[in-house]
Amino acid sequence: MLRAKFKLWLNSRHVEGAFGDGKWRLLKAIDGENSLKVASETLGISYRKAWGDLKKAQEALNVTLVEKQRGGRLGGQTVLTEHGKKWVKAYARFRGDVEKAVDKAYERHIGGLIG
Amino acid sequence: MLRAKFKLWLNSRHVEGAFGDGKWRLLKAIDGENSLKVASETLGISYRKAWGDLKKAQEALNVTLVEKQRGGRLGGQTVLTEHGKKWVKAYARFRGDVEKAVDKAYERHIGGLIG
DNA sequence: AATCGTTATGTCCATCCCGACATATCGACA
DNA sequence: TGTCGATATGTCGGGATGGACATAACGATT
Repeated sequence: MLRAKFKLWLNSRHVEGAFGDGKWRLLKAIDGENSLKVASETLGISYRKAWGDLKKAQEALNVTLVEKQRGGRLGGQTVLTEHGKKWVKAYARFRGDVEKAVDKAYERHIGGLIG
Repeated sequence: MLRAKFKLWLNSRHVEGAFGDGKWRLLKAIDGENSLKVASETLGISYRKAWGDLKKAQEALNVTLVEKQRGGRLGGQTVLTEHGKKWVKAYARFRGDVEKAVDKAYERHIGGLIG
């Protein structure tokens, strides 16, 4: 009947939305596909947006999350760096903890209001 | 350098954003002013939006949060009902718990990545 | 050196949300 | 019964965000 929802993200000094669920999902998809193009298709977002998000995250965090390569018979590829993999795992734990806390807090404080 | 941010809200069966930070702040302001108009001015939002938010919350939660009155020398007034006051308090605790959890999870999982 | 599929990037357009206006309505009180 | 200030609603325009297109650039492989 009522559900608690949340959005979670990180701001850097000058960038709103430096990292968040969308970019996290993007990195995960890239890790599985080794391709920015395929990753964007898997997620159902435009390549244009995926590319922009990736660029934004890297610039804002000042970390190289992926290794990009152009050319060749296969056209190119995009793979996660070690830093990128660390970010995926760290954010997953971060988000997981928050999600649990939201559910618990909901039960504790809101659930009683409507039961 | 990096800051964790979050948005929190409640969805009802058919309504996205039935209740959240904005509507919570609105109820708090109404409680202090006993006026929807003054509350909206205090918050720096349009009366139109405040009115719409209030209506949306009440319809979505199916709870009477405020008692509205029109007419009279003072024009009218809007005061919180007991249910409204309970919601303000409950959401405050809900939000407070989540905020603490976000900070803690950030320290635990993200802080180390950039220290 | 010609190819080919991916990465790289600019730009215009649809859409959603909010702010700004514009009015209508109400009704206790003087 | 007229007044007055707040509540009640419709609507239009502007800013932000993402999608749809369009096109350039790249370079390992053949």
